[in-house]
Amino acid sequence: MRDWDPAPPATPSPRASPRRSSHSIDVVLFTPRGRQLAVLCVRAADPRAREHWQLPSDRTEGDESLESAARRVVRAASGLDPAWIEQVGAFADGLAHPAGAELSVAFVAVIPSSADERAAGEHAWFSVSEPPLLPARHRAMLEAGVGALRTRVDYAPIAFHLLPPQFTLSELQRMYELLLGRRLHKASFRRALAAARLVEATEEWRSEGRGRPAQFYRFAPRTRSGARRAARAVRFDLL
Amino acid sequence: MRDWDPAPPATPSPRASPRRSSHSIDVVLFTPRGRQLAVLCVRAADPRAREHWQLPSDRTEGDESLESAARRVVRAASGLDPAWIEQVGAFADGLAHPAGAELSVAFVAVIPSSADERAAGEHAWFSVSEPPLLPARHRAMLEAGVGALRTRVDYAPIAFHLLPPQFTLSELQRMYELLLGRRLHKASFRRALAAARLVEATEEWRSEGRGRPAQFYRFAPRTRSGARRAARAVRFDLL
DNA sequence: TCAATAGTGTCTGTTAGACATTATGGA
DNA sequence: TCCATAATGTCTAACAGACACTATTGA
Repeated sequence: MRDWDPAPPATPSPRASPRRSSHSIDVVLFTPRGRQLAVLCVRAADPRAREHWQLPSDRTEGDESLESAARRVVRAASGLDPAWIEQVGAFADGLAHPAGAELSVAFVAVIPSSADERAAGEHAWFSVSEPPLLPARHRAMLEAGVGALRTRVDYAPIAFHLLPPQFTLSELQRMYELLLGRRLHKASFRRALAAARLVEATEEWRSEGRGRPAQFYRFAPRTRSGARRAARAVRFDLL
Repeated sequence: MRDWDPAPPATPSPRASPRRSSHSIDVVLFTPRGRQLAVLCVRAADPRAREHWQLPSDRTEGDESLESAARRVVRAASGLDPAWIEQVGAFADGLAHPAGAELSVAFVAVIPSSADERAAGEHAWFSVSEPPLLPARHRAMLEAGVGALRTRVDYAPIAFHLLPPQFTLSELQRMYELLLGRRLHKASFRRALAAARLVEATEEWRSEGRGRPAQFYRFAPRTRSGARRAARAVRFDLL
């Protein structure tokens, strides 16, 4: 990954009305693009650095919560509410931040892919495998954001919220593969999905395409009443 | 869990020399005590609230990193370097903080149990299952800290760093059980441990005790050259 | 008929937990 | 002798991945 540290961090522009905090809220915003994850970047304001990019960012205003601010950043940058959002952590440690914030709180969020990607002008989506030149602190956040997303996929219905209300099992599997960055075994995927009782079949079938039609499913998690989930065995996943 | 919100947050006392940040560094510090985890709390300064407690906390100084500051907080509160430490996240969101910090960065850390627990006076260890009256933000941190510790036990040698250089397998298992807060199956624990090649037997045996003597082991992880770790299957652990 | 995709059945190796058994010391 | 703890062997159920096979559409 290439890197870029802005020479003198710009002083935050003074604003008028509501009290603005001294820390920034930065969002690693992902969307599915093809078979890969794409991350949203905004062009650096500095005209000397037209090939330098940043993550969307702002400050909290008034007594707004951290997550509210992060949702606002997502809406401002993409026009959409996040399908899922979660805090990654606080970043400081001498890694330069473009807006000069002493400390930044990073969030990771996802939105479904949309035709209106606002990719014109100052916003652009980059493949996570080939990110653009970013400030040091944003590089760290991107890496942590991918990791946080992938560890959360098993515990939050992120893939389901990225799909339309009806989807085929192949579409669901492709979404999981895209989020996790690796291929999954078809039979195992469907076995585990059936055991988890998370989806139910609809009466509709996909009409298009040239293979066998696929049945549509919808996300309909069964609240497993009483059935205690078995505790997992210890793993020794050091090194 | 009981709660306590300090009525008017005390204004941070002005200090002289190094630049102090506007955010606090708070540490959820655990130690093994008996078969349970204990968390270190300090007595609230306010004399009206002698039964109110807080988590150890400070501000970063100069250009000190977040983790350096957290390690300093651990040393100041316990006299020991943490055996393991990791950031939990940023907390704000209107939950009152005792030192009036707008934003707090929480860390979770562990130290081995020691005779000198500094438990006299203003410091005390509390069982995690029966924590004292804490400010709202510290209650949230304690809950998140326990969760973060338990999810990290499988991926970092936390248990090993809490034990002396030589330990029996039963001691190791009891440490894992204490950290995870649940019982483990003995045969499965040893099978998985042997497969992970993390420990090696010494020639020494425990002399005390009234049962069969146990062999001592030491932490000696074999760097698994080449042996690619199998990717885990997807879990559908929602709800 | 062929290519492409959907969906399923069977087999096998691995693993986790239950259970039982042996081993070895102290009271 | 009895008890407590250590250590290990065997069995079974669950599971994950490999593989092959059937099913159904459009070109």
